[in-house]
Amino acid sequence: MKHTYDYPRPAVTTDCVALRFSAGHLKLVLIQRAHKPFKNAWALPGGFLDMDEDLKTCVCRELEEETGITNVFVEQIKAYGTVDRDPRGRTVSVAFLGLMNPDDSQLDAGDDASDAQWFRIDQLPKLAFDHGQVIKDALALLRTKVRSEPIGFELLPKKFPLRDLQRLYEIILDQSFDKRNFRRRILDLGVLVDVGQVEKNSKHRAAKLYRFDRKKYKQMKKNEVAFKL
Amino acid sequence: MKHTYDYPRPAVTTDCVALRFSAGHLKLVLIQRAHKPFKNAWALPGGFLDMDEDLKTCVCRELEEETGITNVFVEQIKAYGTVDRDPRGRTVSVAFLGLMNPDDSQLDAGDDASDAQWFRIDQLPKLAFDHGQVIKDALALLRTKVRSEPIGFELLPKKFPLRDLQRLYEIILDQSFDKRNFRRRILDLGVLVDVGQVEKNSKHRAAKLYRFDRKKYKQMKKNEVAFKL
DNA sequence: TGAACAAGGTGTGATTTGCACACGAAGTTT
DNA sequence: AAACTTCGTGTGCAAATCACACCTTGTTCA
Repeated sequence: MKHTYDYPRPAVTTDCVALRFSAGHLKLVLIQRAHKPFKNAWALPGGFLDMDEDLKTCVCRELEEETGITNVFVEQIKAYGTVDRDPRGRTVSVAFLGLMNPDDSQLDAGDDASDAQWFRIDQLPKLAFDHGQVIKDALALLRTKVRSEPIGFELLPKKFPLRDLQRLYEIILDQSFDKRNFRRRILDLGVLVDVGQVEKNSKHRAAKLYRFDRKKYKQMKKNEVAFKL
Repeated sequence: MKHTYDYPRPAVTTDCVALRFSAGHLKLVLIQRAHKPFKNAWALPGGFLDMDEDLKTCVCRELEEETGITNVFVEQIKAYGTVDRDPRGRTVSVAFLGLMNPDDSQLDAGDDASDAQWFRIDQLPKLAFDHGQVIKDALALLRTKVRSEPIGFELLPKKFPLRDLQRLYEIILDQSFDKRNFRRRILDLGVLVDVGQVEKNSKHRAAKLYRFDRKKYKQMKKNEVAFKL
């Protein structure tokens, strides 16, 4: 069955820069291309928009179909639509940043049944299309947002020690923080609660676990108090 | 001539939130709809993406065609693609923020040959489609960007008194600043130069004129000095 | 022509915020 | 029990931010 229009239309796709914080590094899932343009290069997961789904729905569906990953926090980056971005024909792609929590450790060292693999963001392979630029923009967005919104927590398990939170921020922002100042600043925001447990299996003194309290955050916003790192 | 594809495709459009700073207010250009969906409501200028133009080219072209406005600084907001945003059929629209400088006072009190009109952003009429949300997002983007990048100057003439710059920031950010602190902060950034002239036609003591120096700004960025209001 | 008016332009001290910094406590290993 | 590793905590100094008032300049109008 064909679909016909009075004027030509570009294809609309979504792409996802899906990030995961693991072993002290930010990692990104990519898919190796098997076919013609950019054959063997690596590309962001993504695909065509269906007529009955929203952009967010589309990017989540494609991510699951291509990598098995579900349960991702997604946020739009922007649309990419230069004329020649795909040699096969005109496409406009809406890119999303996806953050997942390492609990569900779906596909870690590379589900080798699939052609999806995780790469450290500082060790990326050759990329297809304009995906290198998309990834740059995604990381820039992450850096900006993480300073003014509590999206860092999307990359951590529900319960986490402050050490991990600090390491995550250090990785994302590529700078180091003084431990005492970092802890004070984060705790003074008043959006973390001590869950009254400590980590298990630690080789040394066990750290207390905290969780992010979304209700306290909302209240904080209502009171016009800023989340500023 | 018809255009046929194997799978259905949404139409791709661009929309522009074109702002102008005039008489102490931010104003936005809108077009009154003459036809069916949202008849008589007001809509953002915009239209269909041609196959041989980039998104930015498209939004500038549509803005010129519908309002006569040229020479606009544009920056992408994001793509809007909910399934039911246009009752006539599936469309994905990429929205842009457009900032223009009041020198070229093209179409001020409403070029009445056209159906385009300027509205104060705090006095908007009934809006078509999801354009109310788009405008909200545009203003939020403007507020964010204006704090960390020198885009405010896009809304002023080349030469301007510091008073006008302060008023602009106060309007955009919806807060007032102490005159002395504001002037110190802006001048200490080192990106403004005194052009050695004063305003004409002022009813009282004439203010000195300044201009934004893009070269100094670039150098400032290179030296990793931040532009922070 | 000078008095009244309106807006322009300038500096200081008080408060707050940010930053650097070190050590005892807890738990594990040998 | 000694050695090791990581956890968790408070203070003082420097820098940045904020609040604040008056004289200057130019115009208008009596």
